[in-house]
Amino acid sequence: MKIGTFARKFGLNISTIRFYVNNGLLTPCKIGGQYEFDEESVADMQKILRYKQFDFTLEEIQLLFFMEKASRYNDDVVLEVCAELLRNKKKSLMEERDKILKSIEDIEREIQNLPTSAKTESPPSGVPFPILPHLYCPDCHVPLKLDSASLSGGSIQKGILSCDCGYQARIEDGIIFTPDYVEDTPFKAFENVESVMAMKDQFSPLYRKFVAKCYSWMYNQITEELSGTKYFMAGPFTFNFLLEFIERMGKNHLYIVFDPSLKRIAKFKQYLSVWNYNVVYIVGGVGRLPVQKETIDYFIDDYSTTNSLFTYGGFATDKLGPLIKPSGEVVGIFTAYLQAPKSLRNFKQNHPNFLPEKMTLAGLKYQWSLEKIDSFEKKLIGTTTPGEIHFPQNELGEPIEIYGYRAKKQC
Amino acid sequence: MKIGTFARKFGLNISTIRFYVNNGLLTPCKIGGQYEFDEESVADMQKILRYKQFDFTLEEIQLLFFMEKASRYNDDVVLEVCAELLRNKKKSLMEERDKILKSIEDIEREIQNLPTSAKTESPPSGVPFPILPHLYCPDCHVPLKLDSASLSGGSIQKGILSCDCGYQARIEDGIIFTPDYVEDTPFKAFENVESVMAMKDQFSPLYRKFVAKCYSWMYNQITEELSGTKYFMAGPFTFNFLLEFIERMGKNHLYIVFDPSLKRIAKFKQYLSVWNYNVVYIVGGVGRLPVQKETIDYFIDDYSTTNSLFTYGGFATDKLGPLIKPSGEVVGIFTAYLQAPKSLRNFKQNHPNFLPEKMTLAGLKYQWSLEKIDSFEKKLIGTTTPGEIHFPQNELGEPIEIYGYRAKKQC
DNA sequence: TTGCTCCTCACGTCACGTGAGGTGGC
DNA sequence: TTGCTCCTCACGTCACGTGAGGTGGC
Repeated sequence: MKIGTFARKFGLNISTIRFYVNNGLLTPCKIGGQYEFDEESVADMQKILRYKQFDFTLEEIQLLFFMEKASRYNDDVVLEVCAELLRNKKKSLMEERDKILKSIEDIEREIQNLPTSAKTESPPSGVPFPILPHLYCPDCHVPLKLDSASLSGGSIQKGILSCDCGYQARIEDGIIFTPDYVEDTPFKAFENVESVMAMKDQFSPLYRKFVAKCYSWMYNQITEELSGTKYFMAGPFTFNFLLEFIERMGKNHLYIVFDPSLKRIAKFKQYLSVWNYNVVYIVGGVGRLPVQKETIDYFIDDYSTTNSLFTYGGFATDKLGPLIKPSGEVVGIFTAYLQAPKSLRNFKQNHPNFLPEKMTLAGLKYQWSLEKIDSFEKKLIGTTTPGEIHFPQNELGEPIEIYGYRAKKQC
Repeated sequence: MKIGTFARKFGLNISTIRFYVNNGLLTPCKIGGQYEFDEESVADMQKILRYKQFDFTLEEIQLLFFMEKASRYNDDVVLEVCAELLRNKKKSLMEERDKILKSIEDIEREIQNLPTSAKTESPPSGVPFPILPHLYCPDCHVPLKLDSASLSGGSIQKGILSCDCGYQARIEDGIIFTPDYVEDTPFKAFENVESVMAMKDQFSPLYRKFVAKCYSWMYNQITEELSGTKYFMAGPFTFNFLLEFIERMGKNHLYIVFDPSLKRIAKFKQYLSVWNYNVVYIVGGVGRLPVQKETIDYFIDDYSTTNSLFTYGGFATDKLGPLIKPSGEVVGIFTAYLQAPKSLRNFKQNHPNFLPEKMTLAGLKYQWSLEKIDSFEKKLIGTTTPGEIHFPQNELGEPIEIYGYRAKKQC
């Protein structure tokens, strides 16, 4: 019978059969350039499957075959070697069994110990006091006044922030609501975009690996010279870096996070609420953030540039730059599509405002430099393989480079 | 702590730790170009080991870490995904357990069913009749006379073969003893050289694979045009090809095997004795085989050339050629040391008569052509990798080519 | 003619291990 | 100064799976 029939007979892939032939485990004859499998091959295949079931490697199976066929067990030396092989394999199977039995016990306990449902009632964390002197009118650049405030647990739960010009923001459930906030996220690239689960379905393992490596690089860039109390800012869209690393950065810093969407800010607050870090949650657009100029020590561009470019056709360096202190820094992640022009164009279908030509690291460097944020450094974290698709828009065969970058504001 | 200390703490290889770091499972910081592992890394490593025990892939562990660190289980979506992952893993662990339990049962039965010792008393197979008219004096080239013969089971067990010139050979236990036989093998490259086990200790897996592939190729060359009753000859030194393939070649052929050493011929007879093929066993040197000229249809050079070159500094094409019929063929295996000059020279230490310059396929082709055996074809079966050592004499870094070859005697 | 199967060869996968070639601290 | 540890980068392992590019029979 031919290779296809033979493979189907055993429910195996043709390439598996071919592999066994190439390694001398099966010895079909060749008729007209095609393999022909006979009853002997069937018997050999059955033996292979039995030995594989015993966890023999193909190399060991080949040795067994050789001894069996050449000596027909008619030699005490050969018999002893075979018996020894089988006894050893039995021993390791039994060890494997014991390990698995223990693992099953352990995993059962692990399942039992999982919380049955999230503790959604978060402790009442509010706007921490130290940010108060830095809450400024985005138009007049003067401090905002706070009225009708409720305080609990050492922070502000509720209140009205206002300026004489008429600008008004309110604090509710410890979140600052600016006038231009929205309920839901405008950028629906993923389902479940508010949960960290967005990563699971959409990002490929390789891409996740690169992101993890980049985060690690970013963390090292930041902590190189970290001392005292610093002001961190992150947003919009993604806060995974902070979620993963805030515990190691410590509680004495102040973290300001913002996003246009209430849903996402609320989810982020929920995640972080287990501990009480000094976090200022602002829901609103990047254009009119009520934050004083030259407040921020570190702006963390956790994929924000990339997402903003896709959604708005640009990144608000002109709005964010002024908020950064002299000597303050920007640290971020950037996906370069220089070698992936088709993928870039595909994004236009979902994001009509998107301008592919702006999607370059050089462009971002230039934008930051307009805000006197330069000494630009980049580090190539990795390049996705051409078969990789981490967004549905990505074109097959186009590799995408993942960069870490940092830049510093002039003194 | 540094990477070495960290690895030793968990009994792991440094490269494993580095692998986890590169894949974002561990996130040590970097101080002066060196990784620094803290308590968090220790905790992460413990989690990795626990998840690995549950048979999670590193990719799944990375996902679990990500979800755990980013959400702190404070999200029902995340919790459900984690629980699902654990439940699925438990299920596959239980399936694995069942498979192993069954395998242990099966392997126990397999061990029980192994013959406890080889059935050394072989059925009394003797010299088959059809060879009688072809047993000739090697000096005078006339038929030998048979006297004092004992016959049983349709073949000759015992007798005296003689020529008027004084040449004499005897048949005992179904083996033809020529005057120049020796008790033991002169070529002690391996321990256990009489058993097929010689392969086990000395040949590397890759080399065994190539030999198996070459045998398969040789078998296909032979069976391409096999019909009627043919005379096969093989020897000296190695008969593994016949041991493996004789069952498939069939019982209607006649097989003549020879070797200088009684030990090896007796062992070979023992292996084959389970069935009764028409095999003529001759113990004696290749120089004066009592076989009529132009008798052999196929001479199988199963490593005989290579071994003879090492042992005697040459191969007896001039003695074997005449025994082959017009249109008869030679099919064989040859290891080419063209790219391995140092290895070749090393063989001189054990084999002082060895002439490295003769060890070429071109040389063999030329030798056969002197006997009018040409239409030489060769097939490269494979090349050992430079790290491969299948003989202790082989030099590290030198690749050795394994060829199948065939040639045909002119009509 | 078309569709199907077949062929070889190269390369990817997974969780590391090994080895080359080189740097930096005690 | 020496020995030790550390670094990066490339390549090997095992049992296949996948895909390119091409041939051959029904």
